[in-house]
Amino acid sequence: MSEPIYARYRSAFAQALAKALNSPVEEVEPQVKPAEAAHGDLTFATFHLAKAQRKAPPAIASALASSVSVPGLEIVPAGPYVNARFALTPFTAEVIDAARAEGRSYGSAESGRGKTVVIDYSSPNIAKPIAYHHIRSTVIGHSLANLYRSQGYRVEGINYLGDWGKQFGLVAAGFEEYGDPSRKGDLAHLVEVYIKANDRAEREPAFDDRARDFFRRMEAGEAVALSFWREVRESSVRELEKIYARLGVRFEHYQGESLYQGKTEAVIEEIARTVGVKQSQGALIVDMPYAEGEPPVLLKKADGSTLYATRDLAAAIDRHQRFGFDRSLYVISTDQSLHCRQFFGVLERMGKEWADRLVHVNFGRVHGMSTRKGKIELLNDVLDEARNRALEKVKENILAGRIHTADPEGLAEQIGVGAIVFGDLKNRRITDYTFDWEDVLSMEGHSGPYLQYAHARACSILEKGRPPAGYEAGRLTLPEEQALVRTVARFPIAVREAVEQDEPSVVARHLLDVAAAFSRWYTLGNQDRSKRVLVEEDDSLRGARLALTDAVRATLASGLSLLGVATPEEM
RNA sequence: GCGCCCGUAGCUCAGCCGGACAGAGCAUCGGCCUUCUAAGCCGAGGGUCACAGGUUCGAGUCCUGUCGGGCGCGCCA
Repeated sequence: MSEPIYARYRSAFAQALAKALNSPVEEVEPQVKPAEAAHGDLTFATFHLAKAQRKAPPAIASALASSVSVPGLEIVPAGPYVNARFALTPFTAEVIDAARAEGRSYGSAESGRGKTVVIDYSSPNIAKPIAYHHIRSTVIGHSLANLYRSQGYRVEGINYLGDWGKQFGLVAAGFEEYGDPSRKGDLAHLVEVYIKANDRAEREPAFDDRARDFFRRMEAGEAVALSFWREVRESSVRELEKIYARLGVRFEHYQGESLYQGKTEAVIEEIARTVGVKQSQGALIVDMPYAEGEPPVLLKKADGSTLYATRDLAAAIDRHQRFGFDRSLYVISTDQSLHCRQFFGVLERMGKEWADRLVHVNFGRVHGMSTRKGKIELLNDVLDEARNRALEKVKENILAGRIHTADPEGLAEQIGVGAIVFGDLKNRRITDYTFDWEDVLSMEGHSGPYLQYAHARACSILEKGRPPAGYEAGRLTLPEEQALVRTVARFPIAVREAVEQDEPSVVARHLLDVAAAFSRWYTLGNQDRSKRVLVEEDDSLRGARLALTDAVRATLASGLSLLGVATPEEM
């Protein structure tokens, strides 16, 4: 909750340097950087001072090092650098105590206290299946919601369902041709129908017109059309909720595009008043482009029905009125960058001073999937396969007597889903990837199960020995122990960066470092019993190691929770 | 054609606001179950950081151009 230990030392070092240099700390602080492990923990390069001081960098560094002193830091010059290393004490105890005190919320902060963030995520088009690639917006948005919440923000997560638009016309027209009336509530069947209808509409303009007309009738409020829409929407939402339950995702709001039917007229009128609108080729467009050389924003089709840009504008205005957000995130695929720039731009031209609080949190595409062509993997199927694979290993471990769970299926679900979720979050958002079964189901190396396993091992050790009330952190002198303490210390920094960049992968990557450092450490005990956590005949050492193990458990549990990955205690 | 994004080991990707020798996982090869659970650990090989200029004391990182790839560019969302 307080400032991260790591950041505290960094800023103390920066202040001492600033004082010695007689420069403002704001200038020095950005120059203090994390050092490579071999050189220490923090480093300050002196090259840029050489010209002003008319001295060689190494001379500056060594003079500086001898005039700077910070309690808890060992400061030494190394060529042109001034390096600082955290002393064994009190640093080790400070880090371990902080992690243990905060437990599963280690890394939380107050920077968002009193602020509100709206996060639009998942937001699938319904009447289409929830396919594997919908995982991206869903898990990225979910993790961002957790991350912002951890920094004290009030989070309003919105599932902005694509529940209004021509796709319903396609399903309706398709249903008349290919549908089985007894399966109107069967989403899988509707998907087949959608794919056929879409294919036909591309080849046959008359069929496309039928779809378009059906949507026009929906907007006109025709009872028959709306009743079909309602039925499809409800069965879709039911299916979606099963998936969300598996992923542990809960939205503050389900507010789809349909909510804004009937509210678009007022928005169009406001645009007309502030920016201006005009007819173009029968359609209604924003008069002034939102930017030079870019295409216009369409508000209404020639037949008078609305487009999603219109509804997005209405939704943005509505959200601002209701939540008064400080930030409003749109977790949407990068292929909609233009659309986002456009409707953000229109809001700005309308004079909405809050338009610059809207952020397109874009992410790369999953290749090898197209709903239109029917080449898709359903998310449910992928999760099932992951669970099944995990279950084999769970059964194996039960048979070998390594674990004793009463609920193998539930455990396998946690592991399988964790693999899929983490597999998506470990890469930077913007990265594209091609769907590959082996890849998404991977449970070794840099994977969710790898992290869960490290966490489970920590739990298992702590089951066999409880950390004592007091312990001597100074006993943790192994290089592997010190390396581990440092990764634990940096965790809160990673959380903060993840929020600053709207990038959950920063936390994901850092957790891999924590788990790797922990695995390396506890594996030492395989060969050398004196390096076990539960070392015999040295209560003081064992106590310190247990405390460190507990800090690691807290770090992994916190990080995995922030990512939306389960933290089983054995596996 | 115009706009946005990307181009780092065989494959998938990290690389912070430019700074000390370019890292990890997978795959390959070789070790470690007399293990606090081997979903683990250790070691080896493997890279002109697409290419060419520029800025800088210093560029994988910033700027320009070229090439290659992805996406987008009016009545789908």
